[in-house]
Amino acid sequence: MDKRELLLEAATKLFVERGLHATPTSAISKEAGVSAGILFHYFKTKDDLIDELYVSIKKEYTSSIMNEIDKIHSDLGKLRLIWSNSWNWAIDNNLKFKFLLQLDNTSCAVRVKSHPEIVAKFEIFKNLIQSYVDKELIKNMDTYFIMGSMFGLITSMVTYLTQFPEKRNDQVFIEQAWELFYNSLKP
Amino acid sequence: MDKRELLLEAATKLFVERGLHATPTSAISKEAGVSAGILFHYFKTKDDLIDELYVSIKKEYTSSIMNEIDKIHSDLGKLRLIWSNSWNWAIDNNLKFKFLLQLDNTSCAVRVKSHPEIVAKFEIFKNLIQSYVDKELIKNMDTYFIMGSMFGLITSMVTYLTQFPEKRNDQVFIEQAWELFYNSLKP
DNA sequence: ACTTTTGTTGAGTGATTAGTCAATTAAAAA
DNA sequence: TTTTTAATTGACTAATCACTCAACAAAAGT
Repeated sequence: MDKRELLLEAATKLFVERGLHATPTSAISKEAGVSAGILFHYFKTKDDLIDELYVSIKKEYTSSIMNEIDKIHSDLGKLRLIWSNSWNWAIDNNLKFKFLLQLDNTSCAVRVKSHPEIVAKFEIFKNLIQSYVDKELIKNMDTYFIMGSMFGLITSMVTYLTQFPEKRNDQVFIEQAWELFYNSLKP
Repeated sequence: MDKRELLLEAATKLFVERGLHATPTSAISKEAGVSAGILFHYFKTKDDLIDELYVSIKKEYTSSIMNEIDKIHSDLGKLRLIWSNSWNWAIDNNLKFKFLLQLDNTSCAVRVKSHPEIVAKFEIFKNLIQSYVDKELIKNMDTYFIMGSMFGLITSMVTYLTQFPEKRNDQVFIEQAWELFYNSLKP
């Protein structure tokens, strides 16, 4: 298997378990089952590895959010799909999601918080939300505030579902959670 | 001034700016304007300092949430006061709040995530929310989910207000934000 | 077959770090 | 005042870390 990929996977796991700076590069290469030196063949420095990992995971997340969005035609249906795409990806990729959370709450570490591809995906999402505001499907407030609130609710739902995984298949719970989400946005 | 307090303050600032493990104890003592050795007179190890800092800040935060709650008599009024106490403290003590966020998203570092005094305050809050559920003032869902959602919305509001501080005095914005918050909880 | 490029190893290096300690000063107790 | 205790210093140490490098192995190119 690709050693570069093995290193990124090992790094994700250890960074989430131990924290960024508490994880030596030697631990990463050991976890990946490769030699210590090879890490610096694929990544110039440890910080470069962190940057690349962050960008690749964020790209994956922002892509998954819009997954199959074109198959739905109603506005409300699209909003609900975005909502469920978000928490489903975050639960299916819990380590990666925790890594994002960890870095987004840190002013340090990631020098590349805005990557063109990520910014582009973010803009698409922002425009969609804005169009919903214009159509009076959701509250008329600053788009950044709306998006932040959406992300806050989704994050807390993911945290909850990680703690109580059985609720994920509880249709009553999912429906109530959606209502909580949508009621907060409704004008 | 008390050197112990100076060290805790300096640590909060540097931990938020650089991250836990990227901050040497020598940087903390330098920032506090004291000698390197004295840190280990007040705190047995660096981890002990982190633990004590976390507990003291969390205690401060959980206390502030219930501030002046007895002066209000209506249930809805109390809920709104808790809401505004939360984000007001978080903005007035932004470094401390960011430190809490940083640690709560980390599985490592803090060995003392449940301190009796904190747990007690949390229980009081949990019981209050449960009583609101019973009175049908808010949605009938698992209290942990409700509380998580509340915290998620408050956190995103704090993040937003930190970025756009002028909105803090915008009564229209505050009212809309409260509506967003309460609408999500309403049955 | 031969040459060049690319991938891989692990021992080694200089810098940095958490924590110690003997010595000095300040404060409190007697 | 004298004695005892507590606070404070900064040089020191053993351990750890990010990163290098000379050597070797495997592919790829000719």
